[in-house]
Amino acid sequence: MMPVPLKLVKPETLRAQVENHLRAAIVSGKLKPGEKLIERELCEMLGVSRPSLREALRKLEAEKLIVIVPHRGPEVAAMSMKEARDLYALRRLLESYAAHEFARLASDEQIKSLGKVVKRLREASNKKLRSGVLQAKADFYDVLLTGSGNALVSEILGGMLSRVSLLRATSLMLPDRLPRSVEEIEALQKCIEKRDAVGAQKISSEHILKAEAAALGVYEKNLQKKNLLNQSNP
Amino acid sequence: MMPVPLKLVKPETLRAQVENHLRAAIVSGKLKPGEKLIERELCEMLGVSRPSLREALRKLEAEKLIVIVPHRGPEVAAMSMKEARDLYALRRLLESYAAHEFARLASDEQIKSLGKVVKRLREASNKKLRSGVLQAKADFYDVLLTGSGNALVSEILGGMLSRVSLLRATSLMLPDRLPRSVEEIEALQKCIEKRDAVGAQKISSEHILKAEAAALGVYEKNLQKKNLLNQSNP
DNA sequence: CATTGACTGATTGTAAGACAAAAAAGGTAT
DNA sequence: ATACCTTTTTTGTCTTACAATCAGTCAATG
Repeated sequence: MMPVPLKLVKPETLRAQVENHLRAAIVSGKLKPGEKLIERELCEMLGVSRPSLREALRKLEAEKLIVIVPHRGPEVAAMSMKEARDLYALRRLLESYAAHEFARLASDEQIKSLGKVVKRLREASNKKLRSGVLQAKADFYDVLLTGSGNALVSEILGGMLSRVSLLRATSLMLPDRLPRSVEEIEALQKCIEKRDAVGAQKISSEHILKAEAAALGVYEKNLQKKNLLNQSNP
Repeated sequence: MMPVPLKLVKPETLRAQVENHLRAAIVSGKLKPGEKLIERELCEMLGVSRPSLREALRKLEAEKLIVIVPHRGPEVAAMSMKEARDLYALRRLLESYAAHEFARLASDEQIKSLGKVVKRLREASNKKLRSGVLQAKADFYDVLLTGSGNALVSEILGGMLSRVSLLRATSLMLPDRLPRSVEEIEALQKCIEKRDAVGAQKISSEHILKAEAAALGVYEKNLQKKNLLNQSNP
């Protein structure tokens, strides 16, 4: 008999909710990189006690979404150009590996799922639906990572993608980059359909390289702008 | 276990000391995989309060060195065969990348350092000095990761190596595997000396593949033995 | 005899209050 | 304006407390 997961969904522990809430706020940009966080304020805001909050902060610190300097408190992580480049280099390595493994051992259904998601991505892109693009992109990664068969890689890559959002300059958010990005993803999907693992790895790697060039170009300008502002408005 | 109060040193925060102490205990095997940890006991043992301890536990949980099931408490992480294989697959990918990058952009001094460390490893291996081998191996990784130029990769790979020690069956700890392992590392070092990045990547990748085969073979037997014991002695 | 079910004790989850220590902020004197 | 000192804020840590949940026990039931 199939195990039927009863919907006894017990509410998560409080600290897990706090953790998720803060993570979402950081990834979505409601809390901005470099912003200082104050424990007392967060406690009042979320209606939880300091121990619960602090435990959640430790988890986010381990994920590198926030930085905690002893005696100075937590702030939302900000990335230097070097860190951003390192992040993309690693992402390229892992994501192209995931593509390789997906092409090699995903089930036929998983490959079909990928096709559907890519189609949705294309449609959202044509309609210039920002939210639709982001959702389709998230789903794309979900299918890809699940089907790649290495839970560890999925997990680390997932964490890295959340940090990529700290850049606030993803290739899929740059209007003139989006169409080409979607084309590349379609090419990747076709390659996977043919079970061409090596080809998929190569396309994925090149795709991320291009995305990096586009994203980091914008990010560098943002950083410079911010530095100028900080000099005049400290 | 005997109480080990740690209160004297103050460069780090207390929770960081707790974290390091526990991490060392897990990595060194003083705390064994699957062992249940009880907050109160750990507090008394280390002489710290529950909040400090719990914050440290969250960090270790994020590192996957312990697992915390809500309302059941923390225990030292134990790895399934699948997880172990995933771990080695990822390690192979990252470590061979690090070798590639080291060969490509390490400074001449860093390459010299690597040569010295490998020499020490060879000597310790010849003398069958277990502690010397482990120390040289740790230093080897330190030089390699630092010189590879990607701090993110270093960090993630470092975390993975600490999890590899959860297996308690590293290739360098298997007597009949050690000599060959050292030879492979020497070959890698020579390749790096010649600045042959692609060759270094290949050797490193193959080296880890062999180490994996040796280590996981032993680990599988250990797992089966443990399962048998658990069936008779619940 | 095995299964069920309720009870008890242990352990974790969460809160609140307190205080020392460090950092940040602000003001004063040079 | 700079350097120094005081005040205020914020974090680091401990203590105590209690509710929620889990694990093991043991009797009742079929």
